[in-house]
Amino acid sequence: MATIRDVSKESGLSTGTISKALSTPNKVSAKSLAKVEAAIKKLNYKPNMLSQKFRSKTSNTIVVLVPDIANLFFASVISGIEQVAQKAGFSVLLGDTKDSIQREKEFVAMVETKLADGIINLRPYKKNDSTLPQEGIVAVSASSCENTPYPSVRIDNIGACQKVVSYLIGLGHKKIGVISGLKNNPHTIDRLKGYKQALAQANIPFDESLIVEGDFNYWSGLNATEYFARMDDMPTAIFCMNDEMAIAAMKGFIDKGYKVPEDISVTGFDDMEVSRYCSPTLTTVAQPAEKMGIKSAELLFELLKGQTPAITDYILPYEFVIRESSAIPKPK
Amino acid sequence: MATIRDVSKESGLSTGTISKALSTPNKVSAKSLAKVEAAIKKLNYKPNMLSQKFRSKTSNTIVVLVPDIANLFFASVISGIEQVAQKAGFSVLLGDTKDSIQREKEFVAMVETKLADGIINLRPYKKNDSTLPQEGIVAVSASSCENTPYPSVRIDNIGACQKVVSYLIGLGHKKIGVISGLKNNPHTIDRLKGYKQALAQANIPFDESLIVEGDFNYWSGLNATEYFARMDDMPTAIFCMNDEMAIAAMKGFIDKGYKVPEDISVTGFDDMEVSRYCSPTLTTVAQPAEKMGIKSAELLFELLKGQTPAITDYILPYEFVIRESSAIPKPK
DNA sequence: ATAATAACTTGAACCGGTTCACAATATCAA
DNA sequence: TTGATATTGTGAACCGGTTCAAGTTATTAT
Repeated sequence: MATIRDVSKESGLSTGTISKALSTPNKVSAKSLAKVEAAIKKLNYKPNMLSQKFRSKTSNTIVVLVPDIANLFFASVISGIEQVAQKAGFSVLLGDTKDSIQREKEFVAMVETKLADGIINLRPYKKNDSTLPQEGIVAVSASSCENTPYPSVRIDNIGACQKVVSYLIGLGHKKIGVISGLKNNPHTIDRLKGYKQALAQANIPFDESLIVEGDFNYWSGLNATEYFARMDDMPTAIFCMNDEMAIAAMKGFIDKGYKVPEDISVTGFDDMEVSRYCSPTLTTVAQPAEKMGIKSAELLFELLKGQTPAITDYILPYEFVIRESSAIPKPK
Repeated sequence: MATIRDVSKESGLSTGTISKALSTPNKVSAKSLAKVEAAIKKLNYKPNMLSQKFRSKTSNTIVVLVPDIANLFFASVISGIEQVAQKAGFSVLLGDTKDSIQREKEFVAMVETKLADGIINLRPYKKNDSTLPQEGIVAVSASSCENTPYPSVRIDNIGACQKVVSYLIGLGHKKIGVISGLKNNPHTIDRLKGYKQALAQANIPFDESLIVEGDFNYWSGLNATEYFARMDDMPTAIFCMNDEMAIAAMKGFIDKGYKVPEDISVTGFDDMEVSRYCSPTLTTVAQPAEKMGIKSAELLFELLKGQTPAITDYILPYEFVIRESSAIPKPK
C-alpha cells in the first residue's frame, strides 16, 4: 500500500506538500498539484484515514445508542441522524444496547478512548443514571422526557397524552383504562402525568385500578385485555402508551367478541406505519421520529463544535391523529 | 489526557511493559502489574484507541450498507449483524445508502482507506455492478439472489415463490395476478422465475398482462389494484412480491368492495410484524431476517480472518406462513 | 534592477500506541 | 556457587499522516 512518502518520492515533492495538496489545494501551485495528482494516480494512493484521524485526534464519528434497532420508531430516528451526519462528514457507529447498561457503558467508553466524538442516546436519561455521560463527553438524548439532565430532543409527552385523554373525555368517556409501560420508565411517568391532568381537568377522580402495567410490547398489551375483560364494569376506552400495545389490545378485545370502537375505544402512541393499516385504523399520537433524529444530530454537532446552543431541550411538535379506533361510548 | 508515557513515568516502568501489561498481562510480573494498575488509576489513563488502531492497522469495524434503515426487514438483519460483531469485538458502521450508488461508493472507500475492514451489503449485487467491491475488499451480500458474484447469504427466492404460487394453484386459482418489484431488481427477477415455474408445472400459460410492476412500496401496491379492478375478468388471487404491497393491495380491494379472501386471495413476501396484525392476516413467506444478519456477519469474519469458507453462498430456510388472506376461489 | 513582500516548499518532529532485539533478573540443577 | 535457562523488563524505532519554523522562489513596488 502506497504511503504519502511514496507519493513524495514519485512526484519529487516533500510529504508536507503532498499533504497540503490534499487538504488545502489552493495553497499549492498548479504545477505541483499536477505532479501530485499524477503520482497519486500512478501509485493508486489512498490516504490512510486511520493515521489521519490519529494525528488530528478527531474520529469524525458519533455513536448512536439504540435500545432496539428492530423497532421502527428508532430506525426512523436513526435515519434522520444519518442524514445529518453524512452531510457533516461524520460516520455513525451503531450501538444496539438491547437495554443493557453494560453494553451502553462499552459504547460510552468509545468516546473516552477517542473512537468517537459524541453520543446520541435514543433513550431518556434518568436522574443519577449510571451511564450518564461524564464530564468531557458530549452527549444528546433523543426521545427524552421532562427534566432530562442532558441536552435533548423530545416531544411534549405530557401535553400529548393530556390531549388524547381529553379527547376521549370529550367524546363522553368517563372510565378510561390505561395500558402503561413499565412503571419506572420515564416515558411511562410523563404519559401518566398527562392522563392524570386530563382527568383532573374534567373532575374525574383518578382510579389506580384502571392502570395495567405493560412493557411496550405486543404480548403485554394482549394480556392487559384479560384484566379489563374480567372487570365488572369495563372501561369504555383504553389509552395505551404505545401503538404496539394498542394494536394488541384491539386484537384482544376483538377476539373476545367486543367491537372496536363501538364497544370500546382504543388509542395508541407513536403512529407506527402499521397503525394506518391495522383494522380498525388506530387513533394515536404521531411522533416526528425522523425530525427528532435530525434535530438531535444537529444539536450534537453544535455541541461538538464547542458552541453553546440557545436551546438544549428541543420540544418538537407532535400530531394527534384521529382514526377509526375511537368513537363515542355506547349508551348504556 | 494521560498517555502511556505518563503511566510509564508514574509507575517507573517502561512503555513496553505498560503496553504488555494491558495486552498480555500474564507476561508481566504480579508486582509490575500492580504498579501499572495503580498508575493507571491515579492518572485515569484510557488508552487512545485511535493510535492503537493506527499502529495495528486494523480498524475492527465493519460497514453495513443499508438501502433504507427505516425498513423493518433491514433493521432486523442489522440486529443480527450487530450481535455477531459485538461478540467479535467489532463495531458496526452504519451506511444508509438510500439506494444511491454515490453514497455506496463513499462507504466502500472507507474500507480502502482502512476505516473499516469489511462490508456487508444488504442488497444483492448485480452482474457488473458498479460498486462491486474491488479486489482486496472483503464484502458479503446479505439478502442476495441467485448467482451473486460475491459471498452471500439469502433464501431460495425462486423456490419460495414457486411454493406460494403452487399453493394458490392447489386451492383452485387459475388466474393469478402479480404485483412485482421494479422489473430489473434482482429480487423481482428471481421471484418472477418462481411464479413462472409454478405456472409451468401446472400447465398454466404465462400471461404478461397479469403482471403489474410495483416498487416494493405501499402506494405502488395500492395503485396496482386499480389496474386489476378495471380488468374484465379479474384474477382470483394476487401474488405480491412483498408484504407492504400485499397489505396495500388488500386495502385497495377492500375499499373497492371486494372481500379478501372470499373474492380475491392475496399473498405477500417477507412476513413483517404487521402481517400478523393486519386484517385479514397475511399469507406470506417468512424470511429469517435476523439469522441472515448473523450468518452474513459470521461469513464476513471468516473471510476477514483469511479463511476460505466451505460455502460462500448460504441459503437459509424460509417459512411459508398460511394465514387468513388466502382461500379457495369463489365458485363462478 | 533591486528591495520588499507574498507565495510556495521543505523536512524534521510529532501524535501515542506497539514491537522486538537486547539486557537484566529470577529460577533451577548440579 | 556457578552456569544454563526461563522469565521479565527496556527503550528506541516505527506506523503514516500533519504541522510549522525556516528556507526558497515568485511577484510586486519603486
